[in-house]
Amino acid sequence: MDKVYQPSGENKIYELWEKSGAFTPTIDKSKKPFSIILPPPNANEPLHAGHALYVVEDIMVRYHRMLGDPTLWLPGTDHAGIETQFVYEKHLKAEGKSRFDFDRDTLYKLIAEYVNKNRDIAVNQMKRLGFSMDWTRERFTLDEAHNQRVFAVFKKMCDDGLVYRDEKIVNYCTFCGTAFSNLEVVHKTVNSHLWYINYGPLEVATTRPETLLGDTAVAVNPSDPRYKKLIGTTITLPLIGRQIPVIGDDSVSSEFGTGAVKVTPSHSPEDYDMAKKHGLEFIRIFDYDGKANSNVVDKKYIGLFPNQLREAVVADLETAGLLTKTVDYTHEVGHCYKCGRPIEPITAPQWFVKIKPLAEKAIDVVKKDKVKIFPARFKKDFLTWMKDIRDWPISRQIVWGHRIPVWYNLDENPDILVSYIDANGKNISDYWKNLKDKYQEVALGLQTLLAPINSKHYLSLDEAKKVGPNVLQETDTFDTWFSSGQWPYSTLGWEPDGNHSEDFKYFYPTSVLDTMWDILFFWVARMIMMGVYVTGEIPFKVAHMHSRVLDGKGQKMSKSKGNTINPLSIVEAHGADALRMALVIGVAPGSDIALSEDKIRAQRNFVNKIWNASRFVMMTLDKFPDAKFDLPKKLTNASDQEIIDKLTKIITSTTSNIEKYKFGQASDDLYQFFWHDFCDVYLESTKDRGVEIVPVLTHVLVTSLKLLHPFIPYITETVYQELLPKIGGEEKLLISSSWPR
RNA sequence: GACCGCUUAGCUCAGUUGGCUAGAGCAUUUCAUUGACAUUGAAAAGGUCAGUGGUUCAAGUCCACUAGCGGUCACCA
Repeated sequence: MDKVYQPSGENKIYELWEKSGAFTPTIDKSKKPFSIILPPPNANEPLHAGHALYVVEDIMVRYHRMLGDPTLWLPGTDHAGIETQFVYEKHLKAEGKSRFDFDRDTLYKLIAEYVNKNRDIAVNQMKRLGFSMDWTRERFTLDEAHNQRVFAVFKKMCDDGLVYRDEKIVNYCTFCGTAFSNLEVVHKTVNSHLWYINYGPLEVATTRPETLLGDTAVAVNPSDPRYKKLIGTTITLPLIGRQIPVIGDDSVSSEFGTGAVKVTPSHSPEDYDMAKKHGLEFIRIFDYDGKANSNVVDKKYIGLFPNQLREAVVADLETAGLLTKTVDYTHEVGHCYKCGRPIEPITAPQWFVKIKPLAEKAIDVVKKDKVKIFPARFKKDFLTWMKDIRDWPISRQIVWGHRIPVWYNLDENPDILVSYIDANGKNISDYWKNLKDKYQEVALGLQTLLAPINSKHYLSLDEAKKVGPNVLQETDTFDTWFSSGQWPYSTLGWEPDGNHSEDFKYFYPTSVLDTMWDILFFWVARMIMMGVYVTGEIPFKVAHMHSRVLDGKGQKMSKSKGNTINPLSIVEAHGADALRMALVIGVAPGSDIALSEDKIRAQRNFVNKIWNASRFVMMTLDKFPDAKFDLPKKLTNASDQEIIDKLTKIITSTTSNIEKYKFGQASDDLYQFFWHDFCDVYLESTKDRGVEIVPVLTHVLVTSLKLLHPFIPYITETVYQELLPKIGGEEKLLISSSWPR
C-alpha cells in the first residue's frame, strides 16, 4: 500500500459496485422501501458545484441500503425547455443564424442532436462523484413513455375542466418570443419617471406614456370629489383623438399621482382586470415581436419598440404642450429571467391550468405534514405562495419541449395565423384564409401558428382529420415544469389506464425529494399538486431543501466573477470523497455552503488519514498473523473500553443525525471521532501492546468505515477491499454491508 | 410593500428542545518527528456569541426593539 492515498482507483470501485448490482433494489413486499427520484440535471451542460450536492441524496440512499431497506435512487436528465433552447440559440447566433431561419421540425431536431451529444456528460460525471444511482432505470424527460403520460394527464385535465384557453394578460418576452409564468419574471428596481399628461378635463400620471396609444378609458376613484362628475363622460385621448370613457373604480387611489389612471387593458394586468369588470375595449398596440402595430394609428409610430415609442410619444406630447410635468420615480419592473430584458405584459392566447383545485389539496397535505417540508421554515413560504397562487399559463412559444397535443382543422379556423418558411426559404406570416391552397408548403415549413381564442380544436389528430385533411398541431409547447412536475410518478411507471408498474406500486410515494430551495415553487409545489391530483397520493413524504453552494468567501459563484468551482476538476485533483465531505461537513440544514480549496484540501487530508490509519491496522495484522478477530466479552484494558464506548456513542449519534437530516453534524462528529479519538488517542496507545489489540482495532476500523461509507464511499470501500482478505468475513462489499448498531 | 434568514476566534462556519472552563477546519506561534500518515503529532494564542432591554436559578440559545447584510414573494398608476 502506498504511503499516500491515490484516488485514481475510484473508477474501479464504481465499476465494482455497479457490476455487483448493489444499485438495483429487489422488490420485497415484506420490507419497507426507501426511494428517491433524482432531480434531473439539465441534459445540455456539465455539472456544476450545486449538482455535487446530490451527495446529500447519496448519503441517505447508502445509509438506507445498509439498513437493508430495498433502496431505489432513480436517475434521469432533463430536457430543460427554455433553458436549452436559449443555450442553443446562442450557438446559432455565433454561426450568424437565428431560430427564425429554421422550420419548427428542423430546429427541434437540431436541438435534440445537440442535447443527445451532451447528455452523457452529466451521467458520467454523476458516476464519477460516486452516486449510487440505479442506472438500469435511467430516464429522460423526453422519453416516449414519459411524453405519453404527460399527454394523457393533459387530456385528463381537459376532461376535468382544469385546462382552458384564454386571451389574458401574460408576461411576454418579445426577445425570447414566449410567454412566462409569474415565477419566471424577475422584478428589478428601475429609476424612471412619472409623466403627468393632460387628458383634457383631467390629468393622469403614468410610468408608461407610450401605452397611451392603447388606452380605452381613464379611471378615477368613485368617491373622489374632484372627478366624481366626470364619471360616465367621454374624453378625447391626446395625440390620436380617440374618444374614451371616464370610469369609477375602487382600486384607484386618490392619493397617488393625480388620482386619475389611464387604462390600457392590453398592456397592464391591473388595467386588464378593470377592463373585464367594466366591459372596456381592448386595443393591443404591440405585436409579439415587440413592435408597435397599426393600432397606434399614426404611421410614424408603427414598427417602434416600446422604448422608442416612449421617446416618440413623450416628445410629441411635449410639442403639443400636453406634458405638464415629469418627475423622477423609482419602481419595480418585471424582467425576463432568461435574457434580462423588460417583460411586456400583453394579451395573448395561452393555455392555462385552473390551479385552485390543485393548490387546495397541496395546501392540505403540507399543512398536515403528510408532505413534510424540511427545514420547517420553508413550509411557511410554501403555504403563503400557495394561498395566493394564480392560474398557471402552461404554454410556451418555443419548440424544445412537449408539443401541446391539440390539433386544429385549418378550414374550421380560417383566422389562424401561420408563420412558415416557404419553398424559396422566405419567412411568410399570413392567415390561413389567404393560404388555402398551400397546405403542403405550410405544413412542411411551419414555424408557429397563432390560433384565435375561440378556435375549434381537437385532442387527437384523427378527430381533427375527420373534418378534412388540412390539420396542424398546436405549435406551443408545455412549460418545462408541467412535464417535470409529473416526474415522480411518471418515472416509476404510473400508467394512464391504471395498469401501473410494480415499481410504481412499490416505491410510490417516494421517501424523500431533495433539491435546492430556489425551485420550491417551480418544481416541488408543482410535483405535489400534480402528484396528488393524478395519483391521489403525495409524490414524496419529505421535501428536503438544501442550500446554495457559494465560494470560499461566501459569495455566489458565477462565471463572470470567475469564482466557479468545477466539481470534476476537484475530483481529478483530490478525489470525489474529499469534495463530498467538504460539501457536507459542518453545514447546518438549509444554510449556505461555502466551498473553498482549503476546505477541500482539509478533507482530502482526512481521507488520507483514513488510508494511513488503515495501513497501520494492516501492518499490525501482519505483525500478529495468528490473531483472532472476535471481540472478547469483557474488556480489561481501559483504553480499549474507552474507544469501544466512544464507538457506541458515535454509532448512535450518526444514525440519529442521518435520520434527522443533520448530515453536517453527523460528518463533523465522525471526523472528530476518527481522527482524534481513534487515531490520535487510541492508535497511539496500542503501539506498545501485544496481540490482544487486534480484535478492538479491526472492529473499530471496520465499524468506522461503515459509518463513514455514506459520506466518503470510495476510500472506505477501497480500504475494506484491502482489509477483507486479512480478516475474512461474510460481507464482500461495504456498499451492501450492514449498518452498525 | 409583505415575509424569511444571517450577524459566534483573523477567515469560513458548527453549536438539537436554554444547563459543564463557547467548538471545528483553515491561517498564526512554539516544539517534536528516519517509527501508519509532513496530506503528521504535541501544545499555545485567539471570542463583552451585532447592540439594547426583558423572561429565568441559568440565555450564544427564548421574547421585544434597534442596526447592518443577504434572500424570497408581490398586478399598484
